[in-house]
Amino acid sequence: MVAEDKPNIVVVQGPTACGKTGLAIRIAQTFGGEIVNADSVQFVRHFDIGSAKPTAEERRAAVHHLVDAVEPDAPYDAAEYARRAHACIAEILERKRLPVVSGGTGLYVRALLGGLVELPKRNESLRAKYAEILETSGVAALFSMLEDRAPEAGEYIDRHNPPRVVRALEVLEMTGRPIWKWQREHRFRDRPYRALVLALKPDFAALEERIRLRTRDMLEAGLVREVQKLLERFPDRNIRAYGSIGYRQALEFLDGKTAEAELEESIVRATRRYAKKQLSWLNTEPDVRWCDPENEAEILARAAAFLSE
RNA sequence: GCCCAGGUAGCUCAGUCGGUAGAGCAGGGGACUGAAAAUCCUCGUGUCGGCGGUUCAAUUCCGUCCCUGGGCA
Repeated sequence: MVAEDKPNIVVVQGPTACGKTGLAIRIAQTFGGEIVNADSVQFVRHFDIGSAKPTAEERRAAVHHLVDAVEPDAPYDAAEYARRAHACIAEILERKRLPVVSGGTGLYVRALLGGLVELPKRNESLRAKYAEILETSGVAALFSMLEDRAPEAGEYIDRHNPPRVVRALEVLEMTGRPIWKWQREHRFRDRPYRALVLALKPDFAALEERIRLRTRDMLEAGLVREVQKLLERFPDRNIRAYGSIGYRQALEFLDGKTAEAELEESIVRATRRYAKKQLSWLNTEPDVRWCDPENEAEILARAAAFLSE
C-alpha cells in the first residue's frame, strides 16, 4: 500500500479543557466530517458530567462516535478502543466523510495511529490469580515470578508498576515469549492512516483558569449526585472509571474523607496535574503539529492544506 | 489572670537521650504497547516562633516573651 492510498484523517489532541471538542466540531463542519472520540472516560456510559461529554448542542453540531460506547462494568482497554475506532472510521469513510478523531487519551490515539502489538488480550482468569498474589504478597512477588522466567525483565519492566508487571506475566504465560521482545519488533509501526495530528498547546495560566471554571460548573451541574446515582447502579468500587478525575474525588467526599470546601480544589489540582502529563506525553509523540487553540483560522487553514495535498 | 498542650518544608505532622532534621500530601521533572483521567520513577536548607542563658556545640536543656488551641476562673 503506498502512502497515497491511505485514507486521510484529522486528529485533535491536547490537554484537558483546552477546547478540543469545539475545534473538532469546527473542523467537522468545515470539511464534512464526523467526530470519533478518543477519550477513555467519555468512552464510558453514564459517566457524563465529570468527563465533560459533548453537550446535546455540540452533538447536534456534529455527529459524535464512541461516546457512551461501553458499559462501566464491561472490560475495555486501549486495544478494544482501537478496534472500535477502526470500525467507526471505516464507516465514516464509506460515507465519503472525514473522520476527525478528538480526545486526550494519548495511548488510545497511539494505539489507533501506530497499532498495538498483536498479542492475546487480557486474560481474566490469569489476572484473578495475579491479583491475589498482588494483594497477599505485593508487586515484588509478582515481579520475581517474572524475573524467574525471564531474568532480563528488570531492563524492560517497571518492577514496581503493577499493571506492567501483570501484563508482562500474562503475555509470557500465553505466548511463551517475553513481552519486550514482541514490543521491540513492533514499535507502533502500523500506519493505517494518513493523519494530520494537531496538538493544541494553550497558554498554561489561561488553561488553569478554564480548569477552575469547568470544575465549578461540573459541581454545580451535579457531579456528586451523578456519582451517588452511579453507585446505586454500579456498587462495585473497582470499576475503572471511578478512579478517574472528578469521580475519585467525589467518592472521597461521599465517604467523608474530604470536606466539601476542599472538593473543588482537589479536583482542580488533579486536573491540572493531568493536563501537564498530557502535554509531556505529546512532547515525545512523533509527527504532532503544535498549534494555538485560540487561532482557529490557522488550524482550519492547516487542515485544508493537508486535505488538498 | 491561672493551668495544660502546641509552635519544625506551601499544608499535616514525625524526630533530634545536645553534634543545625525527615515522612505524607502539595509542587517540579520523567516514563509510558490490552488499568492510560490509570500506574510507576525521581527531586526536600527549612532564621526547627522571638530574645537571652548554660555548653566546645542548642532546633533539642533552662529562663523569658509572643502566637494558636483547650480547660479553670
